[in-house]
Amino acid sequence: MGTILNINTPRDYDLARDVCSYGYFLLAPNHWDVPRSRMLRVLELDDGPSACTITQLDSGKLRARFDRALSRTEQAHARTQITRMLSLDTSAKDVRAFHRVDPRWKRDGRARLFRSPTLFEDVIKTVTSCNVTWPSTVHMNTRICEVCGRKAVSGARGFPTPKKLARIKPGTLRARCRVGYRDTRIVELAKLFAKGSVDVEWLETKATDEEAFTFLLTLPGIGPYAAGNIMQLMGRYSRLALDTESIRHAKSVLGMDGTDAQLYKQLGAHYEPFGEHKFRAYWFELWDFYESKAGPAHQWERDATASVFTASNLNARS
DNA sequence: GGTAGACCTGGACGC
DNA sequence: GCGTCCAGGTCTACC
Repeated sequence: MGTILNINTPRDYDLARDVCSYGYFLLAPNHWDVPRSRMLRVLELDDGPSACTITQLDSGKLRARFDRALSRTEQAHARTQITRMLSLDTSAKDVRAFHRVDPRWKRDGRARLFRSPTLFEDVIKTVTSCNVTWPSTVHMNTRICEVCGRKAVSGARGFPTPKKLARIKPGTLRARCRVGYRDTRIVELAKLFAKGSVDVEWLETKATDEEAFTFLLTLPGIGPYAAGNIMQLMGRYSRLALDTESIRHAKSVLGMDGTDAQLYKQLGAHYEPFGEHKFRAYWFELWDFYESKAGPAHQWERDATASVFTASNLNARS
């Protein structure tokens, strides 16, 4: 019989809203079960992978059901991973602070962003989102899990650990996961995480934003956009992660004009008043636009939605 | 410091 | 079915 964990949540927590708040919820091994409003994925734990189903009870608490019995230590690790993934550590106080700066999202309560159970997975997912259209990012993550992820009792596969990815040959990643030239960078990143060269605790909780950003730029495959994105995935919202989507947003929604370089400057100035919350102010604007085109995010099916989120499609549809 | 070009994949398009 | 073009962020060489 599998373990069941009951997890306390901040009072304002809404599983559907807060899972379907960032595109990574559409990437393997994550699966949002639209009809049943529940989150499924495999977590990597001490004694191996375990498939987990997370639902929200009427009381607001979460219930995580695993496909096998977990030891006490594994239960603690599972709680830690779920807390990170669902941003349960974003307190109601932090939410209020954000809404004071940007009251547009107070009514529906948006403030938390979905992320991965581990920083490593977020870093690799970010690399797979660079210089590629969204459908390819979806495909790469599916293949990485299928080829490199371990199988849980249920048969579902998880995201590979740093140790596992560090042992994969770049050529295998390229040929079987279709990651292209990112192959070597992904393996190098995995090796850095596996041997402890990336101090996750320091990065996530101790470093200043400037120190964290500067360090991220030293990692292979991580440039200004990727570093900015990883910053927000660590709960550091003082920077923007600007890419071609930002350019489209600047032109079509904010009515800005100019070269890309000029637009980046204008975007920086536009979101400056939001201070340490500026990424969320920017992101929820973008997300709101996506939902205006594709309907509420908690109703998005991964495969059906993948092709919608490309700059060309959104330009054509805006 | 700024710029140009290579790096890959998948989708769109023309033939 | 095949070939060509394009989108996408990072890295390196060069000025």
